[in-house]
Amino acid sequence: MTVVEGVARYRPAQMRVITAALGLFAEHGVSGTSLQMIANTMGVTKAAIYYQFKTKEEIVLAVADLELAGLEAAIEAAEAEGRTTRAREVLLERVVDLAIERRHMVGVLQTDPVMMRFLAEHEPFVRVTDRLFAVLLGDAPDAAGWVRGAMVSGAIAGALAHPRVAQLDDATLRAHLLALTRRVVDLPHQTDGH
Amino acid sequence: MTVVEGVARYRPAQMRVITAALGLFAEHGVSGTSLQMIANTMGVTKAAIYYQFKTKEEIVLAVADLELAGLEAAIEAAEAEGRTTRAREVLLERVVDLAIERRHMVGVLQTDPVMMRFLAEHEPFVRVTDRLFAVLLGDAPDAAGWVRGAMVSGAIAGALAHPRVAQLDDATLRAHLLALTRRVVDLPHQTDGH
DNA sequence: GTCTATAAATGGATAGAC
DNA sequence: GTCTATCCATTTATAGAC
Repeated sequence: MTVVEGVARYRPAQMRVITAALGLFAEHGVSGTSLQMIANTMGVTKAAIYYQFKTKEEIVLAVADLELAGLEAAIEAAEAEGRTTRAREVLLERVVDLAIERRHMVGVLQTDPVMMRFLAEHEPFVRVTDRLFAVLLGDAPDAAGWVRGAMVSGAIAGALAHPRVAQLDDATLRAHLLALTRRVVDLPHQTDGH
Repeated sequence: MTVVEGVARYRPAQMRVITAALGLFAEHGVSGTSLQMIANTMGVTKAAIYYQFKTKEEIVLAVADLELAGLEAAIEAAEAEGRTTRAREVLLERVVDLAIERRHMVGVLQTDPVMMRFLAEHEPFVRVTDRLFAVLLGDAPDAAGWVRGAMVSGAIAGALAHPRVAQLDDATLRAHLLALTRRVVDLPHQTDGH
């Protein structure tokens, strides 16, 4: 299930555009990426891209949609545990795993000004964030809660964006990331189940 | 003392460009900000800006330079305390204060892809980050140290970028930000001196 | 220091052939 | 689904008047 209602799946040709766009967005930002750059990366012309997406905005939407789909799955897995400490542990682990899986791409969602606008202005995206925070912090987060949540997501993105951290292997990074985010959200230290 | 060697100070007319650019960079990103937009904000023409800076890149450089000047001052204040726990407390407090002072602008440095490149590629900027991390984590940070440092800076930037956190007043935000970053860098809880 | 005017390139987007 | 060709707006940047 995707975030945007009515849009069930993307065609293969569209997926190729989305993949190319995601990589370029991560490197140059949304505004810094032209359709020409995407076309060159794919080895096609601009017009071929316009056959898949009517506007550049639609490409940005699709990229955000696909990126958040992973987050949604993590939230649903956590919600299946109810509103327990275990649910928060599951969520944190899956979010960290997701971030590591992506690594160099994670920044796109939370570091690009254009993406930030998208996530803030389109209701479906806001709902995902709210659900995530609800599991992590309880149903009606107070000021401290919002700061906590925002810091956790920022911390993960910030860590992965740092060049020195980029050199660490997945397992090491995962362990440190989990240990430190647990501190912020008040989860007890523990050796994880992997 | 500024970050870039040989560049001592900016002329008043240059400062007006830098101020206008900073605001627009924060809102639209560097790539999303054109010289025309800067000129409109200032109420002048593009040519007037080119009289102050030869290229757009020079404007980006100046903005980064000025933003990091504040960080440098914080680092120097902390270094005056030696490599003590007290030094790390001073640094964390001043960095948080600096972030809150800026609030909506903080993102520019750490969230914009173009800015990130600048900070990573220009040696003077890298040196500032390294000095900051050295005070916060010790002279030769290990893997865990780098993750810690990157998470702290990401957490601060992430928190300030979040719309729900943006509504909090300075004092509340400062308290939460300090309390949670202290957890990450292993500083004891304490009521601060303000 | 700021203006008008303009050059040269690139951006998003469309029409129509294959 | 992809191509060539084209339109129009906007971009960075410069020249030269005031």
